[in-house]
This record gives sequence, C-alpha cells and structure tokens, in this order.
Amino acid sequence: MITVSKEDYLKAILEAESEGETVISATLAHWLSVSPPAVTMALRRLKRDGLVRVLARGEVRLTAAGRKIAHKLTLRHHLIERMLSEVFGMEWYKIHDEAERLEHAVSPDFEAKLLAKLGRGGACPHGNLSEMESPASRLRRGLVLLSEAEAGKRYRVSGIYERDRQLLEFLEARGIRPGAELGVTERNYDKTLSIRTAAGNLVLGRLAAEKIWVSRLPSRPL
Amino acid sequence: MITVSKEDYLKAILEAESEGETVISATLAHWLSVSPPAVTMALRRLKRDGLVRVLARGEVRLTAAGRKIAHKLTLRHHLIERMLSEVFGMEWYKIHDEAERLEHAVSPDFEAKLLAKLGRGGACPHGNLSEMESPASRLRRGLVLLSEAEAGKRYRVSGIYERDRQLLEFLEARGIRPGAELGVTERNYDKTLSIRTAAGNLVLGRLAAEKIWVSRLPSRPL
DNA sequence: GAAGGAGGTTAACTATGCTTAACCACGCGG
DNA sequence: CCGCGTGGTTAAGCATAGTTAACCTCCTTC
Repeated sequence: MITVSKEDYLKAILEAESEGETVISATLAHWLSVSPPAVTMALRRLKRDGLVRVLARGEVRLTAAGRKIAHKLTLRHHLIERMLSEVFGMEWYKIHDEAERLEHAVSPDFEAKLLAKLGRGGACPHGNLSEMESPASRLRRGLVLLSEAEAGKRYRVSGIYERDRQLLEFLEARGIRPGAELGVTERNYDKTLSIRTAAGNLVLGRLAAEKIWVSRLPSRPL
Repeated sequence: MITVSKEDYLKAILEAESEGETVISATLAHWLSVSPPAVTMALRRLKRDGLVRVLARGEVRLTAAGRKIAHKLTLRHHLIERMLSEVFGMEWYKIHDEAERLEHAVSPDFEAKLLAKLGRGGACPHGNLSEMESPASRLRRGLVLLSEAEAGKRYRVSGIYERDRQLLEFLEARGIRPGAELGVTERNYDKTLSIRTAAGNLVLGRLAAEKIWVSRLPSRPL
C-alpha cells in the first residue's frame, strides 16, 4: 500500500536526483527533515515494495515502478500549482506548500480534468518549467544563478527555488518574485549582492541569491 | 495534533447527528466501516483532545472545538465538490469520493480562494444544499423520499445520498441523476417501484429509493 | 428466570513512521 | 597507526490506527 510518507520519499529521491546530487540516505534525511534511522526504515519498506533499489555504495535508485509514482506526483504537483495560480489567483509564494499536501489526494480522474483545463505545457507560478529541471538544463536555456550575476547588469527573475516558504516570503517582501526585473549594482566583498528592484535597493546574501535563477536583460540606458 | 482519521470521526459524528440518528459508538463503527474497538480507542483520543464528550448513556457529543472542526471540514467538502463540478466539469457521481480525500488537505487560504470564486450559496452536484441538511428540513422544503412517492405522479430528482459510490453509479447508469425527471408508474407489492425516466422504464428497490429525495412536478397530460 | 442479542471494552497483535542513544565502519589527516 | 568525522545501522520507545478474540453488561423476550 502506498502512503503519503512513501510518496514523499519517492518524490524527494527524484527531485534530489534531478538537482544533480548523489542520492544517499543522508541526502534524504536532510531533504525531508527526518532523522537518519527514519530513512533507513523507510528505505527498507520501499525496497520491500519494489519501489527503490540501494546500490553497493549506498546510492539510492528508483525502480521503474517507483519512478512512475514519483513522476505522477510531480505532474500532479505541477498541475495543482497551476490551478491554484491560474484558476484561483493564489499568491505565488503560498502555492507550493498547498500543492505539497493536495497532490497526494488527487485521483487519475481529477488529474485528467486538470490536464484538460490547464493544458500540458506552461510554467508553474515560481517560474520553473518543471520543478524537476536540472541546473544543467537551466544553463542551456541561458539562465544563470543570481549569485553568479555580474555587477552593472540587469536581469529578470526566471525561477525561484520553491521548497522554502520562508525564503519565498522574504523575497516577496523585497519585491523579488518571478518575472520581476532587477539590477545588480555591486558584488560585495562578503559575497552579498547589492540589488536594485522596482521596490528599492537591498543587499542580498549568498544563500538567497543561490536559489534564484535569472535571465540577462539588455542594459537600459539611464 | 489533528489527523485525517480524527477529522473523519468528527465529520461522521456531525453527519450522523444531522441524519437524526442517536450517535453512539456502534453508529460510528458502522458509518466509518471500522471495528468497535477502533472506535473505542479513537473516542478516547478525541476525548483527550477535548473534541468530543461521551454522555452517560454512551451518546457521543461534539464539543465546541470538535464541532468547529467538523463544520470547517463540511464547508471545505462542499466547496471542493462545487469546484470539481463547476470549474472542472467532473461527473457528479465521482465527486464525493474525490472531495472526501481533498478536503483534508485544504488550508484556510485555499478555502478563502474557493469561497471567493464560487460564492457561499449553491447546491452541491448531488443536489444537496448541504450534506448536513436534516430529513426534517428537507421535508419542510417540500421534498419527499422517492420511496414515499405516489404512483402515477411525476417528480424531479432533487438530492441523492452521496456517500455510496456504488449506488451513484447504479443510478447514473439508469438515468437517475440530480435534476432528472421521472414518473412513478406503480408501487409494487414487494416494496419496489416501477419508474419511467427519459432513458426508459425500470424497477427500483426500496434500498435505493430511500436514498433519493425528489420534488413533486405537476402531472403532465399525455 | 434463563437465554440471547446488542453494545462496549480489554487484551494481544500488527504496521507505519517517527524519535533518541548507542554503536559500527570506513576513509583521511597528522 | 591513531583519532575523528561522515554515514549508516540497531535498539528501544512512542503515537496513531487498525485488526481479531474474548469477555462483560444490560435489556428484552420467551
């Protein structure tokens, strides 16, 4: 029997994998904010159910069945996010948490209705084409991390790491949201960035800047 | 901490109460399809959390806190059902089961968005003004149970007991759905009813007929 | 008044899923 | 080679939530 907890593990494995991380037990403990023994036990159940394999080095791999479930959840998460945003106008920074709970309760029937209403393509409200897109793929699309952006240049916020609600509210309060324009006025010695947005100037730490993908805008003359 | 199971118990108590039943432990065991000992234990936890009281005779009562949660769930259930029907065009007989799972994952924020989009009034797709409406209130609205309907008269299906998916699909297959018109051609000796619908003639057992509220239509001349 | 049935509880057990404490194993630096 | 940190496991324990089996307590019916 599949449970919410198991679904969360499978999704976490797929997500961490897509981030380019080597998925070991410790990765999942950190990702899901549970203790190491909890992961040991969960992996045992997932192995028993044929959803996961653990390689010699401790590397965790999804089986075909496990991958199928994880993909299904990711699709439902994406669709629920778009529903909340496009149909109900929910604030972008609240959407991920809501979808995180709702996705587990969506049936194939409802999934089909969502797909029919919203269509297949489309980015989620955090600007991510799919939550699963790898950094490599983003770089190919010409995106850069804000933490790598150059001083004196202008950018548009493309996607924000959505799994940290605290971060999203922090950024929203400072006018940094998907689609927003900003200029990097200075790269500071202490790894912070001086930023100008429509809402004003601010200094952003590296931890936040590493979570924001931006695309270059043509420099605008004063 | 409130859980899905606890929410289900609280909702069942409110629903059974509204049906006019005296809510005792056995009622809940039957309503929720669990064993009697499971109910004993669940009630113990609910009492501990101050959500329920058990009177001398074994009668189960919601506290103010418990009632508040049950009402909240009922509202969310209703809103989710209307969303599935009005926004996504989901088939009426699939909706209850879907809402039953989704309602537990709805936040106050999402509830507010649903309310803003759908409005407060409005019947659910099973024709019930609210799932909680008592038989007495339905009678006051001029509705009768199909099992009490008179031979030779015409009726419109107003509301169907929605907690039995099997029943709903059974009725859908026979053209009996909310809003449908039907005529009672005969009340038979074996408590069955001979019915004429747009889809044809059929014989309906008492068990099904007791789950269907109808309103009288003026007799139409042939 | 004995028999029976309905309703409720206890007891024993299971599975999930989490915790902390303790311990083990491997690799790497001094 | 020793020590230590990283990573993983075992052990023990707890809460939730269910099961079946057994038993108790009424209340009713013959």
